[in-house]
Amino acid sequence: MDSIGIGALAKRAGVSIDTVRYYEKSGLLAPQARLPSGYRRYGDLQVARLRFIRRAQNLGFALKDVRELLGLSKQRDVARVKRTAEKKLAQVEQKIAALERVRGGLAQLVTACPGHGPAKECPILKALGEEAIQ
Amino acid sequence: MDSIGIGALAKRAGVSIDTVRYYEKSGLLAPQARLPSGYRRYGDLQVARLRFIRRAQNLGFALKDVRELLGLSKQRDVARVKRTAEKKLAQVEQKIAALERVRGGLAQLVTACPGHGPAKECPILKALGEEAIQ
DNA sequence: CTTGACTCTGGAGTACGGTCCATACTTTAG
DNA sequence: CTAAAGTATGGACCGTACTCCAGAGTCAAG
Repeated sequence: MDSIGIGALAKRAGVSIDTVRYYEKSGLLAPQARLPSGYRRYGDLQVARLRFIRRAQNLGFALKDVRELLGLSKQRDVARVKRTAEKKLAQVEQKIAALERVRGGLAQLVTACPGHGPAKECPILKALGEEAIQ
Repeated sequence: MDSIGIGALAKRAGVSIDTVRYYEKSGLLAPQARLPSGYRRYGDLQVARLRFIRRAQNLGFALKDVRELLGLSKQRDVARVKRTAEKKLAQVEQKIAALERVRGGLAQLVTACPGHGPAKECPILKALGEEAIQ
């Protein structure tokens, strides 16, 4: 058999066993099969899927977003798949734009701050304390 | 008296009264004083501090980071304030870079997908079925 | 067969950042 | 003075994403 148990799966994806079970409960990752004893068995597809989940999460997708992304592969309607992907792309772009604004504010402050001297001259504290960022 | 109540404070900072009390409980914002009745009174300093908290939060600082920043500003430790901001900036930049990779992958898929035809020829489904999305 | 490692289930607990509620008291406008 | 608006407290509850636990059953090696 080329199937593995929950412990091995967890190890291969770098998550905890509890997390795997939590994902299953959340409808993200079902085992390939169960032994008569109830033990979960997983195959390569599940390993890939679990890694996909983790990567998406690391990129800032909430689990419900991940569920949606994964749902794409189940849809037969190609047009709808494309629309969903486009929506997700738009969301990603929005997220990038928001983070770029944040970066701009932070970068400005960091370059303006000498890193020493009296606090009243620190532009970071000034900006936060008064009204500058944006 | 140039002091205001919790409702006015909340309004001036654009948060809810509950949030103000939550921040107080979290050690972020104490009232200037209390009336004999127990009513909280706030001054300009508290308004500024509350706005500081909100702006820092908008820049991606968690409340515990904000607590740290406020502590640093009290200590007038400008060097550490700058380092904290730099660390946060680096985190933001990493996140942007990762999202840009995702955007690239998604954009490629969206433009390659005809939006019709058999599911097995949809590059989006292909990519998800395998493991292309970075 | 025994032992130790592994896994099962259901449920509780955690951390974050609030939000809402009941009940009671205070302040303010008219 | 009265009524409406504001505020107090303590505690429950929310969603997200886990994390831990008890008690019981299962599997794999020697």
